[in-house]
Amino acid sequence: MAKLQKSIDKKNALIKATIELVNNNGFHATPMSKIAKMANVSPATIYLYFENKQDLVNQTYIEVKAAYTKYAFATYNKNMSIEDGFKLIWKRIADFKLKECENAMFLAQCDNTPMIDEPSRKEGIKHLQPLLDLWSRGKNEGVIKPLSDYLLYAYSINPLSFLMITQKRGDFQLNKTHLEEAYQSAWNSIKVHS
Amino acid sequence: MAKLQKSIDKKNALIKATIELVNNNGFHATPMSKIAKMANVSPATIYLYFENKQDLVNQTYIEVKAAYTKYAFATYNKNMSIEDGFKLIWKRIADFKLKECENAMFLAQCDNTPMIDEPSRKEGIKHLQPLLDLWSRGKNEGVIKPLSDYLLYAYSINPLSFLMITQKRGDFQLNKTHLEEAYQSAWNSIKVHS
DNA sequence: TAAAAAAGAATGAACATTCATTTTTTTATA
DNA sequence: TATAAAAAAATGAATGTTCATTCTTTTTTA
Repeated sequence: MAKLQKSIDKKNALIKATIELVNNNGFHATPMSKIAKMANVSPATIYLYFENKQDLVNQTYIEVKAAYTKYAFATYNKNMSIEDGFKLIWKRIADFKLKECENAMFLAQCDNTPMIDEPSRKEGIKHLQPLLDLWSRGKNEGVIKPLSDYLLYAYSINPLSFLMITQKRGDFQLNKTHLEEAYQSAWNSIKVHS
Repeated sequence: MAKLQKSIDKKNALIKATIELVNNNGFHATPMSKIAKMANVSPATIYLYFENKQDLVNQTYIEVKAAYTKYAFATYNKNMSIEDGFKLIWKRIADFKLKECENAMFLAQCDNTPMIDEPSRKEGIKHLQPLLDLWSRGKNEGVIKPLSDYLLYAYSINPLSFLMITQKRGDFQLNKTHLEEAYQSAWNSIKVHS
């Protein structure tokens, strides 16, 4: 196997281990030694790929955030109508949060704690730009309510995070009907009613 | 001062310090020694009031959750109409999350991490019962959509958590109009449209 | 003056990070 | 192509620090 590929594999194994262990135990209760063990690597090796523990978790966050938004926007293009575009993105986000639950849980934990440093958090936010652009276009066309992006996000996207967590905890089992319902609620909250 | 009162004061000081330090640094980065210092107490004294660090954070969680729901339901009574009752509770929750931001941040962090142990989390959920009862009544009367409580919560209450966090981070400044708007969005998402 | 509460210092374990070696890979040479 | 020297990557063990918790002594309260 090529040298580069092997490096990438090792880095990915470390990132994967970090996600799983931090999800289950929290940042404070996952020692580097355990991350190393789960990735089949010596603790010292981690420091060939990452500066320190903080850097490891920052990079993991950015990596996962990038994968998340890549998935969310994969089939979207700017020529779609506002409604179609939003529906597509919303459903892809829902998909990701439910299928790639481990990753989504990790993001939720990062977004609600001081685990990640501020620059990395800022970096992560940038990835959401296409959705903000869609909203901006929608507002101009009078299709989307003229509200702050934060409000639009709170009404339409954020509820998915809560559902994902309850789902993961086994409190509640989401099905297709729920999801369709949730989408309608989201769209209804942000669209201009004619 | 009476002995009992003094004990309570000390315990409260410890809880307050825990909230502030955990909010700013996360559970993993707040040593008992710092909590003790902030509460003007010896580290050893913490162990007169709490079994260990986990117990301290569990109790803090339950305490804050209780204060939160006490505030939320303070002026509510079961004879109100569904709509009035919901409006009242929603607005009190919003109030709490924005005014008692430190406390709300702490709850958000607990609810999105494995910081708290499962029994304490379960204990915390119980406090929300009056809202669930209101919804149950509303569903019976055909005023509230016949959806799982988790969905109702996701649509109507959860967006407030996100807004509180962006507010706290200084990303976005909520005003009265936003709040009224947000309430309408919440009610619209859960009420039966006639 | 006895009991309870609190304190500060001590203890020992856990952990992030580094160090000295070893193993693997690459490069240069025949 | 085969071999050996050099470089790079990886390792396990060591280091020094931090921290939760406990122990012994002192202070406060009854």
